Amino acid sequence: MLASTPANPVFDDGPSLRAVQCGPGTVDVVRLLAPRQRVQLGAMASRLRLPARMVIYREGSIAQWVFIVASGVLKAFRDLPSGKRRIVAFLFADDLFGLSESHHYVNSLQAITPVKLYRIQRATLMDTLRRDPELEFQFLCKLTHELRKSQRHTVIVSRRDAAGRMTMFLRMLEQHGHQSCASSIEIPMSRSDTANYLGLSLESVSRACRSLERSEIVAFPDRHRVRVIDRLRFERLAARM
Amino acid sequence: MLASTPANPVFDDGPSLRAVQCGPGTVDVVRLLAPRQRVQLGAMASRLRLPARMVIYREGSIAQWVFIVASGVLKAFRDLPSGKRRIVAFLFADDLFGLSESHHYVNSLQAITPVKLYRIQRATLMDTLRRDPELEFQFLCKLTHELRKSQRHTVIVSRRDAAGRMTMFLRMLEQHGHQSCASSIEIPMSRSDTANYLGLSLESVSRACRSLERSEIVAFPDRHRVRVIDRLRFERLAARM
DNA sequence: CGTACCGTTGAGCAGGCTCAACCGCTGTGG
DNA sequence: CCACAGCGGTTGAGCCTGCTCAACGGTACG
Repeated sequence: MLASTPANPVFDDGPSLRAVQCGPGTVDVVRLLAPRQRVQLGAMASRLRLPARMVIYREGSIAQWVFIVASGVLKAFRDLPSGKRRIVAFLFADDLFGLSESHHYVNSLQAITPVKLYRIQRATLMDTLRRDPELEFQFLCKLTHELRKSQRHTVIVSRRDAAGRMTMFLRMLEQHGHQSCASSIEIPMSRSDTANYLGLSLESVSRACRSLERSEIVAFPDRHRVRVIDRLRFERLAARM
Repeated sequence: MLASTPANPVFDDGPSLRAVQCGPGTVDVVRLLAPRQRVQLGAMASRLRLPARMVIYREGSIAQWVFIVASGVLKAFRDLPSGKRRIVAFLFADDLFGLSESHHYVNSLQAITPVKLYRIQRATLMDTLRRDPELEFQFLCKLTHELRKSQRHTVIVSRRDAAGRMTMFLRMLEQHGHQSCASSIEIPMSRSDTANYLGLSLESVSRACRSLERSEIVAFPDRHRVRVIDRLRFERLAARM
């Protein structure tokens, strides 16, 4: 399980949003909000600590709240008519969720690890945004960033080979930069969640991992951690499609 | 290039944005902008008429402009390291494109049919949005809408069967409601663009179409038009996954 | 120690990809 | 006017890989 940092100042400074800036600037992912804006949002947010597996809301229910992740990992998914489930996104610290369509949530949301969330009344946030264009602009940047991420996800899923999808996924997790550990990537979600996100069967993910391990491209110290052994081949595999 | 068509009122009223409203309201796709806002945006936009196949911009180039589609169809794509190409979105009237990441376009954009576009200086638009929260809010809604569409695209691509993907794609085109013709759906793009978007080979798309036709679920009067014959089975096929 | 859950491994099948030939339309040049 | 090339699309044969079904393994927890 993901360690929940007991002494976490993040939860007190108010929410933050991670994204690449829209305008000129670095290509890096940065925290968008100014201290003033964080305090402002923090003032209207309630803080929630929720255990792993808890369902935050279900698709189709009335969208009363908007959420910002302070820490932890969540999954956003849709249940398909067949009863199958598709994970459309994983959410990490400084991610935003709960933006609705015509007043209803479009995805279901569930915690994977224990999470800390900021929760803001939808109407309150909307009113605030309508009065504070600078703040609203930050949300615009964040949404643009999410759109890119979703498009990248589509590109991953449209690959044919399981190992290639898995490699791109690991690279995504790595770039998400829980830079706590330089040499090893943390995989907070289960194999079946991973399979679901990648549009593969659980068995294919398992086989792809073994295959990557056998060819000595990566090593799995344990099931929630991976270390890249052969960076060159790793990158080539992620790129070649 | 800059000629505005007297015969086309769309091009004179100023740009518009299609999306489902974020807040309470209908679940239908509506035109977001108020007449005042359309005029305002129209005042800072130049009008372009571009022929089919024209490349508007290439991925990676400096993002100087933001565009809104007045009419026509375009494709947004990325070139992958292998030289293959993935279409990440088709764009129709009242769609927005050119939002950048750190000042560079992330996709390439090309016209499929002849198009009419509104083109606005990026910096000008940003300044305007920062001063007009109501207008900015409309862009926020539009982006949320695009994010949903991208997630739906991912769900389509993650299906296994070609016929199912094709059916969902046709349903998408239908809902896009060129409601000009109730009984038949227009398919503006080529088979190979379709294949590209669906993550299938050109041959698979072709076979899927023939298969749908043979089972008398749809009929293809010509290559750019399809009529749903058996609505029930059509919807079942689109839903079953 | 048994149960449950998640993950691994194996056998066989199915559907999509590749390669290749062919068709029909369009535009071009003689 | 015809011959030709080129492009987009169709069809067929065979391969490849991921899915399904099923059994087994390992770890946490009562």
